[in-house]
Amino acid sequence: MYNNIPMPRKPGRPLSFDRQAALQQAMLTFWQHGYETTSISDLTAAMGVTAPSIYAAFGDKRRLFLEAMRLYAGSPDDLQQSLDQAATARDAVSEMLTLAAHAFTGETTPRGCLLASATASGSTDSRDVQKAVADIRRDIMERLKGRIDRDIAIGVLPETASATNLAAMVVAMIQGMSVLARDGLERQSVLKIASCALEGWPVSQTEG
Amino acid sequence: MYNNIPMPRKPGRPLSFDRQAALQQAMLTFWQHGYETTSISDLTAAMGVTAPSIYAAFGDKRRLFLEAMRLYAGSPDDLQQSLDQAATARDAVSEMLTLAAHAFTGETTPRGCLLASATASGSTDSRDVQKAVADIRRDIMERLKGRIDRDIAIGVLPETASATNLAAMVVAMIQGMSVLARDGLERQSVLKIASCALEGWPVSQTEG
DNA sequence: CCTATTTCATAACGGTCGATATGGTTTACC
DNA sequence: GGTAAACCATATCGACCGTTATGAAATAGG
Repeated sequence: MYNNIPMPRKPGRPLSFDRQAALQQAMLTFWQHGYETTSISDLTAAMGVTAPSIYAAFGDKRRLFLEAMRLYAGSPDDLQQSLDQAATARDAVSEMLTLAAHAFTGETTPRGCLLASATASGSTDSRDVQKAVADIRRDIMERLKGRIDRDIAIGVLPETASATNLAAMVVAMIQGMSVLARDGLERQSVLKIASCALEGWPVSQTEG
Repeated sequence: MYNNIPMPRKPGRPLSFDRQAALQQAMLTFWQHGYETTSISDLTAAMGVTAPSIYAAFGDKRRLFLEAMRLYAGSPDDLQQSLDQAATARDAVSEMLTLAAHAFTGETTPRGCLLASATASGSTDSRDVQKAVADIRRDIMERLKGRIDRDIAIGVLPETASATNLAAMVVAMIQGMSVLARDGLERQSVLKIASCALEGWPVSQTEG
């Protein structure tokens, strides 16, 4: 996902700011205020970089957001690995929900989920950005579905279980937790929502 | 909630547009594009009313949104009545989830939930609007909690059940369904999410 | 008809939006 | 040192933002 190979120093004046650190600040700003409701002026203030430098380094606001979103979402491979390493799909989901509850109520980060907040609303001409965010959710949902399907296949989950529905439910739950976290719900309450949601997780009859 | 007493016609030029119909259109526009990401220009186009008339009739953008939001959310009394008339809290929740799933995937209305979309993101100076939306959610959550508590009190739900957690879970679920509905998930899938979420609903031991 | 009152359409306000042109400054390479 | 390349800060672009001043048009009461 990342390209850490140090480029042979190009000619010309070197970059006067840490590109990755600036991107991190941009990510936090979008996380806080959303895509369209974050202005370039907001970004220059948060990143400590003037507007022309932002445009030179990241292209435009849209591409800066997409890059910040990818930084926020993390590598899809990492998610896949986490799903694969979990003992059961239920464990994987439990970990996801717990992680989300913590991330959405962090003391040093904005409340809620960047994916849930940033493009929940938006004008017509930001549809491609909304679609990019939706694509992240779809990817998460499909990998989750795959993990659940595996458990169904080996009998850990009953055949009556629907991987598609369960995966969609989990993603919806996470995005819903983001809303309440933004409303100010404390971490413990959000965690309880997560465990509440897991109560309905299907159990194989051989175990129940 | 509404004041249908016909006012004795005031002097001066009469209003040339249907205030309620214009408000309805404003509501749909905010529903589609969100609060800050809907411009006055968007509203004049949708409502068929010029800007000065909007300001004369509704105050400003903020107050127009709040009024549109109240129109969207409906009367709190109606919700309370619906909760009271349901045979059980589970029935009430099931109805709420089903209603939401339908509302979020309507053919003639924007996708998702106005409350979930309109202020999910926003700049700092729209915090009072965000709070107004959060207050609606909190009101729904508390009435829901009250209904669940009643079922716990009369033994329909086990004493181990937490009305607070269940109510929060339901609201989170609804807001999460909004996100996936916005992403384009079809109605049937959103309905399945709703029924999935109900699977975990607690059952009194005397029944189970 | 006349006046008071309210709404109407047009045009414009200052401010901010996303994005850039300009020209000086710092580096690498020869 | 000279040249080319990249980045910097300043100033500014046209477009749109939410909002309102202005004056004509429409109605009610006298």
